[in-house]
Amino acid sequence: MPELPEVETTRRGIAPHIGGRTVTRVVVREPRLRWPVPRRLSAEMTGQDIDAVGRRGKYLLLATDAGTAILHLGMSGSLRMVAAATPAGKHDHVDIVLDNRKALRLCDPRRFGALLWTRRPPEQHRLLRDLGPEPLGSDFNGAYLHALSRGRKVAIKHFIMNSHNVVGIGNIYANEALYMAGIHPGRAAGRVSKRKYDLLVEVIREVLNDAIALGGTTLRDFVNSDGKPGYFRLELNVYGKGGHPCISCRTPIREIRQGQRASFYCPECQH
DNA sequence: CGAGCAACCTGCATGC
DNA sequence: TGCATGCAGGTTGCTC
Repeated sequence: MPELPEVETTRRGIAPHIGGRTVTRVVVREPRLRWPVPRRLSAEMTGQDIDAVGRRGKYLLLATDAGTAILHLGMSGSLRMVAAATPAGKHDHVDIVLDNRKALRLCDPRRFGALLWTRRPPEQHRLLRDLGPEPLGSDFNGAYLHALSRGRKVAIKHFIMNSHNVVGIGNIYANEALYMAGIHPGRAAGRVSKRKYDLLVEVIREVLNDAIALGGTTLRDFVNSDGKPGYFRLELNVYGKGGHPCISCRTPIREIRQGQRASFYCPECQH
């Protein structure tokens, strides 16, 4: 599912439709997600104006004066704007109904997503409290990653996918960024040079920004708030391309497992 | 600290 | 056609 570009695509898609509107009702059809949708969500949100649609890592934040809805799309979640009267499908968990007869509809077949509510500043919530910097922000840079990784034996791919170190980089973009930077995904994080970290940060920004510009990556079921897929899949160099020739040197892309996740890399270009 | 795995779920592709 | 298997964009939390 969604990594940062898909979540940001979703945020940009829904913000103009829900920002400034008033919630008239919240319909929870199926509260079972990663954690149950809180019973009090409807009472807390109804009547509130949505002041802002923010994002922290892969979490979407719907801010109101009374509190903030914290929304995560998990592996298979998507948000769409629908006419409030549109019949719900099988995996449509929640509708946040607005004062213009439209609704923000959360669909999540695999139920790895979440919809929570907090009255406190969301950055204090336990899910957000310990998150690392935003990859597109200025406090994410080569010096930061280099300093953080000294002495660490963990594989660089795990290191950049760990949200304590930096948020928003999932399996697709981790593979792509390491390919672009010429770093082997299994290399120990503590054995990557400052120069390579500078380059890695640069290509992470590039790949995320390019993916956002194309509406994210649709492998199977990601759709934006209009129900349309993202087109960054066409730009992928290594992810899902085991056996295909490297676009740079023609060596077949190798597929390995790191943990339980697939990694793809060029054995000639990445060290 | 780090490696590994189990958990939370459904859907789809593949192979027999 | 049916059934079993394995895999998928994420994250938490446990054990060793």
